[in-house]
Amino acid sequence: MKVMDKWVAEFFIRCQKNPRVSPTNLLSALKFRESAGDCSYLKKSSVLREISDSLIRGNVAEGTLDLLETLEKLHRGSVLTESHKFAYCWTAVECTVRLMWPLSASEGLYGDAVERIWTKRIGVLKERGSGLVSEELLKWEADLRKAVEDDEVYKRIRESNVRYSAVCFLNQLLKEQWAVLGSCSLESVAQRMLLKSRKAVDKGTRRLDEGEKENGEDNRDVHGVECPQHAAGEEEERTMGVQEQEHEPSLDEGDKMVARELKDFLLEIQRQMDPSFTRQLQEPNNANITTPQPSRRVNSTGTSGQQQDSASENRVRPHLPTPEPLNVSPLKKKRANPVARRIKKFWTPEEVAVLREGVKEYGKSWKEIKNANPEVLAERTEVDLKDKWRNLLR
DNA sequence: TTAGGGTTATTT
DNA sequence: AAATAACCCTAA
Repeated sequence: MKVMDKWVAEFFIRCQKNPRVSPTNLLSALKFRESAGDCSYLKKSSVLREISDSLIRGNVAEGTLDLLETLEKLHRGSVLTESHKFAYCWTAVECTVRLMWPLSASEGLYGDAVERIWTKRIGVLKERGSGLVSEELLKWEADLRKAVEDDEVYKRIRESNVRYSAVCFLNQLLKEQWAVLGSCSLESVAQRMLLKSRKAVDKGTRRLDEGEKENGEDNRDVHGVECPQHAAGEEEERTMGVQEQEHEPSLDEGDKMVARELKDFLLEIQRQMDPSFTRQLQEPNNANITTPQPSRRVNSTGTSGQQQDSASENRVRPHLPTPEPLNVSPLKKKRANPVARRIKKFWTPEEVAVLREGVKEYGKSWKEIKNANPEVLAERTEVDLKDKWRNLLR
């Protein structure tokens, strides 16, 4: 299963502000329903999201009970939290009590509800020894059954505000469960990137302030890749805060750093996907090999995403709105669909002058030239400098 | 990071 | 069609 699919699915499922994405549809479209094993966190997210959606709509119904039971199954074995039990209990009660609209138990659907929910549904739970059957639940069952016969008890229960308790417990459950899941994968990566880029920017400015003049080999250590969730989790809140406050100062430098990080990150993903792509290449019947040249060309077009539409994998991709096009494009290459390129921008006389000075001073150390003139050359990479110099020499 | 081969888009 | 400028990709 593709890592990227999971991450994106997770992101969309968790994004509460996107009413167009229904977790159920998304997961079944991606065929995640069957393979429970390796993506239970995805399913858990989806269930939590559905509970949350129905709460927002003011819906506490028997569908919520289904969700809570599914959630229990996803925990497989581990001990249920109190809030889970309470939420289930009070939701079940609410589902029954909402049918107490007539003045007497003998009228209306109350009796049916008790039968359906407490005899059948909860009966099944009892049979399989579910942890959801709490003492609280059993107490309520007794009361509700009594109410079928006894109009006094019926009236008393009818006037209590069960719904409020149910909503409170459900909210409590959601809060706890989301906390257990932690931040979602894409967010963690984004946070990690931000951290790294901030460190890099700090380092960069410090170097400039010192007006360094030694050899180019300073000890810049690159220890980023091997710090997954843990570090991100701890620094999370601080980073998010900083992200919002500090949007102006590091606009060009910082954003470019982040873009580069993102590029590395995408390359990493590409590497994960590569094996399957090369396997597909070996299959006969690939119409789009126009030039059967040896190694390089064939390989690169192969990895370039051409294969995405190959029917060899019959997985339906959901049609989600296309996000903003990325200017940095490691995944697409030569002949693939409209390649995302940076917008062509001519060199200003000032930039050229700075480049000329730089070459005079540092020689062909494009990196140093750029570091010496971060403002003027903010929009140029080292490679751009090299290319421009090549053009100037022609 | 850099050098060098290659592509894209625009102009001549 | 050739030339040019800016940009992209990859080996080392």
